[in-house]
Amino acid sequence: MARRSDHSREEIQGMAIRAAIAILSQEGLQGLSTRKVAAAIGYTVGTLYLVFKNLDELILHVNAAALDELRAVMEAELAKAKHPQAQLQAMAHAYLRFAREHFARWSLLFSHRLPEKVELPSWFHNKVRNLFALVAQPLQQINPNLNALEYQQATRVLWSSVHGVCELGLNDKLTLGGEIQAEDLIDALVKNYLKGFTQGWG
Amino acid sequence: MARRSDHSREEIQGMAIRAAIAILSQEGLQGLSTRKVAAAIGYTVGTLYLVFKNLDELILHVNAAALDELRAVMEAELAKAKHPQAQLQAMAHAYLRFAREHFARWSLLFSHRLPEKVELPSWFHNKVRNLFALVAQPLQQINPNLNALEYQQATRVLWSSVHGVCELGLNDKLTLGGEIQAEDLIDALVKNYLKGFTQGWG
DNA sequence: TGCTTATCTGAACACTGTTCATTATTCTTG
DNA sequence: CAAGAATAATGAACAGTGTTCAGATAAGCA
Repeated sequence: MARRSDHSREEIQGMAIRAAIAILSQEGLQGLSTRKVAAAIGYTVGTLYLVFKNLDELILHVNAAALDELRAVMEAELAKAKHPQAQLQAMAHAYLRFAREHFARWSLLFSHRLPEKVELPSWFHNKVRNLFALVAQPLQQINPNLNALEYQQATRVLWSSVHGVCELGLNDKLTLGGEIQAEDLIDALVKNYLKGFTQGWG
Repeated sequence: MARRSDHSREEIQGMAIRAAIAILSQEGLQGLSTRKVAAAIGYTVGTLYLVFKNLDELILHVNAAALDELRAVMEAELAKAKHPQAQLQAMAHAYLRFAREHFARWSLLFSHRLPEKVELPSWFHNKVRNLFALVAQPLQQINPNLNALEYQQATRVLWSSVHGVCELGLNDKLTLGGEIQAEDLIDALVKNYLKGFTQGWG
């Protein structure tokens, strides 16, 4: 039995989150369970419930970590590319790459739903907003004559589209022949979107 | 105990599928279980496994039914509207409406993944292909100078985008303020997509 | 009628998330 | 230093899950 105060509440939380991520990476969505996470960090289930309200809350933090990584990856692409069009292309491909490489974690980000009438905490929404902000930046450069609401709309449309292609593509729901790959669709999507966007919006 | 041959294998399958749909509609994704489906049709779990290989196979048929309904709804919109642009708008909105009204069933269509190395049957892929075919039709009218591969690509990009907006919008992952609604995003998406598409593709 | 065959059952197994009375350990106070 | 209070961790228990399969039951046939 792990000794009392060997780890603080926060340390155990961090350990559990990292263990859950490892399990997801190795065994996929179905492999994740409270007992496995507990065993992986050398505690029992009971302790997990001392530190998280329930599994949903643990998953929320696992998802938060994914959002943070996603943001780091996309921020790097934003910094690397020079023209706004290239930046958006690079970020979209980075998104697809992340979804591919961390498929279970990326899936969990969207397949996980809180029970009805339990709202996502605002700090989580903020992380999502920060991601969208990265996309809004180049859009603003390309077409500087819109108002805040229009940028918000344009950003969400573009990124939902990118997300949709990743989702259906990686989940084998596109009935793609061998000829077309998700990467090509992302490329075509961003190109076509910007063709329309450049000429105005709304 | 239900008498032998009261229902044929096919009848029991149909009953189970309808029962599962009813449970999904009333109790959501989490409410679905083999025992509940069995009880709802007056049989026990064992019988369900005589008629379906496992729960995955039952869900596959539930999803097939959803695809059929989706197709009927979109086909109706295609017939109603006159211009290809209006047809695509109407179908996109019908898709969002279906997702809203049958949220659990629509979610299951995408959240359900077969175990690794188990492929979706070809009859299922055909149903998906038929859906995409409905979208390809107006695209072909708008821009008749593309080859088959380009239509396939354009169709999948457009509908994945529509799907992505529905997915993120209905799952509360867009951090939308009260001002913007998913319907507005769908509208803007299709409009902007077609603006680019009209001028060529690829 | 008795026998075979197809149908259906439901207990059992190994798992899941979650709770909470017990126990083990540390800290504080006399 | 010893005794008591407070905290930390456990793990058995509960109700649920998907899945299997020996055995019970009913129908068809000789």
